[in-house]
Amino acid sequence: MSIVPPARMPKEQRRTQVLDAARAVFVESGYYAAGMDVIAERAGVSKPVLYQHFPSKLDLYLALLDAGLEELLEATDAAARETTDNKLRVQRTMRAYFAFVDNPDGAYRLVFESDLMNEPAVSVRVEAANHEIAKRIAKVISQDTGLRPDEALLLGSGMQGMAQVAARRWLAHDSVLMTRDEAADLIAALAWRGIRGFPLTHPPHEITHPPHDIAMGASAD
Amino acid sequence: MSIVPPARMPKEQRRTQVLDAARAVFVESGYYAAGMDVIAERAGVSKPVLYQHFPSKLDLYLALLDAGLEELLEATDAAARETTDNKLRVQRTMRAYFAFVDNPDGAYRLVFESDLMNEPAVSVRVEAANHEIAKRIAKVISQDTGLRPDEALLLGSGMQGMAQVAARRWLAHDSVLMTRDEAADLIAALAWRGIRGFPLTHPPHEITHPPHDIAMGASAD
DNA sequence: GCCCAGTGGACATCAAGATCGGCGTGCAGG
DNA sequence: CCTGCACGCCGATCTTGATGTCCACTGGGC
Repeated sequence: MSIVPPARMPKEQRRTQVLDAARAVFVESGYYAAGMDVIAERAGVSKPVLYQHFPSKLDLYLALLDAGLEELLEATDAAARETTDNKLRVQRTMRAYFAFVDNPDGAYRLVFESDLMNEPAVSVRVEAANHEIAKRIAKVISQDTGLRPDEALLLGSGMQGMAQVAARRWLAHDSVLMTRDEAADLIAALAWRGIRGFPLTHPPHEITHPPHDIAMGASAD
Repeated sequence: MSIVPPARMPKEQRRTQVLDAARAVFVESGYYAAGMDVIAERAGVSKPVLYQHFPSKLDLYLALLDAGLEELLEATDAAARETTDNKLRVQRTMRAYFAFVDNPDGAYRLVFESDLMNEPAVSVRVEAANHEIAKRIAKVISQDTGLRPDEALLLGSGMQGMAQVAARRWLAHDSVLMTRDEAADLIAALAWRGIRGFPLTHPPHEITHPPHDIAMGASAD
């Protein structure tokens, strides 16, 4: 009577409960330092039930990672679809990054700070997502500058890195100094100013490169 | 005579040999997947000697990490001291990042892709270094724009992130399409254009913030 | 010729992921 | 209403793999 009876629960609900607990622990400790014991305890279940829902620790982690990546991709995609004004697109994308990092569940840590990047299953997912976003930014850059696709992609990758790092810094250090949107807009302004002024000055010294008929290497999905 | 007699070796040389082997293994596999057995074998010594030079795996890793961070800090510092022209400073700093990543020993992986960020000893070192570099960039930004220190620091952090990610992308994907300096200069141009145009457009909407007499939070060293 | 220092192969220790026998619960049938 | 059954959960356990240490050997110096 005192000990609450194990709380029989519909399978889906139990699963999300496990996922939430696992995310909390992974976010807090990283993959390796997280113990299945701890996850089980936090979820309020016993270890065997974890393995009833997920065949291994890695599978559990991947489920969370996929959810996080999906969330980020969806958010940035929405930001780009909201408008056709490239300046606004950049701004909205930056805001999406900051919002993603600001999500209290901390899922961004699985995406941006995973300690499991050596596991191919993880690195391919993350890199594919980053590449996808870089491609979208590169498209904007291509539209607004005369740069070649590979150059645009490199810049897009850089901007995506800037967004990641700046957002995390803001969350960790500056969230008391400026609002999320202020910070995001600041970065977006930097980014946009960088892109806008490009065609005029873009050969800093000489750029000597034959057209090079390469196919960009990765045509992922 | 056949088996090379254990090769008595001066302590320093033996130590660097161990460090080189350890770096190779850590770079290849990350911290967790790396085994002390493997490191010993690669170094051509036996496990006890590892522990004669480094009391634990973590200490060994930290020694390598410190060396890598030192190298990066030194390179970027040199880049900034080379000139007083801020535009050149940005360019040289970017080149330093790309050169650092391009170093064939792969030490950048310990700095930018460590799977041990959850270990405080690691994270404080890396974050301190990143902060130091961001501060330097922020100083340049402050000189060239009217931004507040915290804003400049956020931008500096973003640029530093951009440098990291772009450099790694170049190494992994684009190093056959453009030279290191071309890629670095491209990123530097983006960065500089972003900074240059700033004071004119920097309030994208309204920026409402009381002066706030905060002390920037981290006055590291 | 003997002693000593440093090396290497083998071993203990331990933590963490992944699994087996009891148990309590709810239900169906008599 | 009572009783037997089936089901899903929990405590305790096993295994594995990696870190960090011990004993025998070899080879040189006095």
